[in-house]
Amino acid sequence: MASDVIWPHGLQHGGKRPGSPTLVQATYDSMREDILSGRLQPGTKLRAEALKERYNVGASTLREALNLLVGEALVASEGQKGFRVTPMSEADFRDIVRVRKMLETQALRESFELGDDDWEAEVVAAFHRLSRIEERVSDDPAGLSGEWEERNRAFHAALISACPSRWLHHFIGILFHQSERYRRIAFSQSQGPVKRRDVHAEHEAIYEAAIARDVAQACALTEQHIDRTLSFLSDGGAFHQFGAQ
Amino acid sequence: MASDVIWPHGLQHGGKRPGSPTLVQATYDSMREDILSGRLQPGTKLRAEALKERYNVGASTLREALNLLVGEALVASEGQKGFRVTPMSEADFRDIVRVRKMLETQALRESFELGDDDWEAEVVAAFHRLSRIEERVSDDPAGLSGEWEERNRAFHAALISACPSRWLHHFIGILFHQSERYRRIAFSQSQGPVKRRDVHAEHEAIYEAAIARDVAQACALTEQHIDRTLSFLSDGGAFHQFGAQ
DNA sequence: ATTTTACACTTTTTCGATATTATTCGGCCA
DNA sequence: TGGCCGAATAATATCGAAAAAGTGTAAAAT
Repeated sequence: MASDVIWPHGLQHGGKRPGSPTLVQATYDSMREDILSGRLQPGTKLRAEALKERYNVGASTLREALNLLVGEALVASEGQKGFRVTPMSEADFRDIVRVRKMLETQALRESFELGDDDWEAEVVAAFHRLSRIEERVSDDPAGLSGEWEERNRAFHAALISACPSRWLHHFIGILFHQSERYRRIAFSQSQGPVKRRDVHAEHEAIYEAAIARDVAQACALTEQHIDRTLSFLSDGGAFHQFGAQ
Repeated sequence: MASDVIWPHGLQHGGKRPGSPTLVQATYDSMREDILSGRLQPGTKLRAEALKERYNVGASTLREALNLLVGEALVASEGQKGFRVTPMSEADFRDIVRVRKMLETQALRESFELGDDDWEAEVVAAFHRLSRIEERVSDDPAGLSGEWEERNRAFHAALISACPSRWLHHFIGILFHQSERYRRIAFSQSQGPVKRRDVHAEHEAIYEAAIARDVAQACALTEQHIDRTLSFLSDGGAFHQFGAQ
């Protein structure tokens, strides 16, 4: 049956695939987390020997994981010259933001149109979970950020979960991870006091528009929400680091 | 530099990547062609031994190619139970068509806005090449179809080539290949006299709208063009084969 | 008759070694 | 000095075999 198809990337499930305790998968997951977090910096050459040791795997297992990451554009393969972490640039991020706005608002429209009571309940639950951690996140930003990432992802996933388009979910998932990389790397490397941004208020506004089924409002707010990540990083001067490679 | 990044999939270059005469690439290309053409049927289990022999490669080379295809969603990986050719379904194709229309019209808008004289010249050239083969294609449909595929792809690529969004190109490329699989498989397996469809007229109309820089018209025609593939396959009863697996 | 268990067999996954290709470095010549 | 060729070195790409996991069958037990 077609519904059994395993989709390579997506926003539904949080990283782990249904049944796949293979070494390749584990390596892929660790490596992706290392790239997203910036532990493996943009543009870094990925030498086989070093990575084999780092992840405790053999040569082909490693390369398989690498090739999976190529599909998500987190790693670039360069002919016979090995792999490297996909470089980042301001232009790339602007592009991601533009396309992401388009896809996510479309998914939102379809989701609002088709979402039933169960969908609404999911959204309520996801927003609740996110709110709870956003109350506490100012106390312990470092310790809770991993969990916040997850609940933030879950909230955005819930909003569009009633959209039936597999392909929209697929592409949105890819772009979401890309954005996450920019956000996390820029955030961790920004020095000095960071101008606070009331993300929770933005989430709340989107949430209320969702419950009211106000499509236009929800789309507008979502676009702002995505845009603000860009101007936030841009204003914070986070893009300087991407100049040289 | 960011512009040196190699994008895994896309509509620009026709299959072959810049400099990559690696075995993995060759295997990936052959295998993709086999899937697109239907020689490897949807849902088929991909057994390592058989494929090693078929493509004359070792186990890890094969798996690397397989993992690359997973990124394009032409192959699905199932836990520890191997790989299989991604199944097809009418619902999936409808989804592809919907999303493709959205992305391609957006790319068209951006391309029209930014395209200069060089872009126009490219479009003219690509249309000319396509027209020439479409004149001859009724004589020898089988022999020329490969070349037609290529020129058709090139024409559509030229239309949107002035759109600067890498990500749009990336996603459009994936969906284009997916559509191609549906079209080719449905077409090759449809029996009996096929209702002829004047594809050339559709291309010509789009071409003229492009030269006139009539965005609205070009988008509308492109949507029709993409839609017609769907209704063409649907009317031809080509979807029956996707019921059972 | 149905479920359970054990076993043999098939297929996938993983590893380490080898072959191939890039890169670096030093000497040579203009 | 500066550029170019070729050997030495380093890194990647590929292979084939060993290990792990899944699958099916048939006898034993309920």
